[in-house]
Amino acid sequence: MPEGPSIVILKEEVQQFTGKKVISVSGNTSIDISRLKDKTIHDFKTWGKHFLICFDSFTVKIHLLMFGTYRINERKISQPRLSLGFDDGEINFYTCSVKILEGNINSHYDWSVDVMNDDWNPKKAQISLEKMSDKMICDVILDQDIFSGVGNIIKNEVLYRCYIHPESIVGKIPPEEMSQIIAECSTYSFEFLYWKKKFELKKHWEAYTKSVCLRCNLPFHKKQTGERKRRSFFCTNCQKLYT
DNA sequence: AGTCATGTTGACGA
DNA sequence: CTCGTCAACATGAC
Repeated sequence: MPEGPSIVILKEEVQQFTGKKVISVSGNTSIDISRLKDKTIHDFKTWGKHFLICFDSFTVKIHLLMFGTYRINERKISQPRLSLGFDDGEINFYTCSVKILEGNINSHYDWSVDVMNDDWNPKKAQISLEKMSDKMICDVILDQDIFSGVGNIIKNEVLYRCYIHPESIVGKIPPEEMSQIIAECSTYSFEFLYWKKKFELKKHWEAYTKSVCLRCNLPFHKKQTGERKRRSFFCTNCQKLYT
């Protein structure tokens, strides 16, 4: 379900509850959520794949992981992990991770590493990558402390667009191409957002789950790559391997 | 019908 | 203590 852009969509969908008071709380999460009752939500934020419900002195962090879902003003049959009721609606989260972050939310997150944040700082990503020069690009691109919000779909699409083999070693990729990869992580995320809103995301995949290269028509390679062993789809003819 | 995956954390052993 | 590996979570697409 979620890479960064999907969480941005979630944030947009709950805007009707900004400034609203939580009048009922329930759910099968193990953490103490009773403290949310009668509190007012002053903001919804996202940091990569984290969805943040901000109250005055603490924040509820929701992570949908692989299978998490939510419903707004609707319910599924299964029990919600967290359900927030308002005087004119409700939000229900299922099979997700729920945690509380105390104090000011800004003390918990560096917004400049989130590829969809207004404060996204590509220069900072470049500096972080210089310290990881012996890693494979397919691993570092999924590092949430560098490219918060980027997931395995975005990884595959960005590397295909940039003509870079996923097993390329970061330190061996020319700076110009490295900059392009960094920029594309943010650019592609916004295109992902645009297409997902139109329910036509899959139609625009050029690498993820593909079996043939649309550029040269040769068969794609599918392989679990890097330390993370996540699926990579790539064309060894069009994507350059730097080792 | 069985397999597999858009993700992350924490436990455990070496 | 650190590193590496793996289980756990649990839904739905194909």
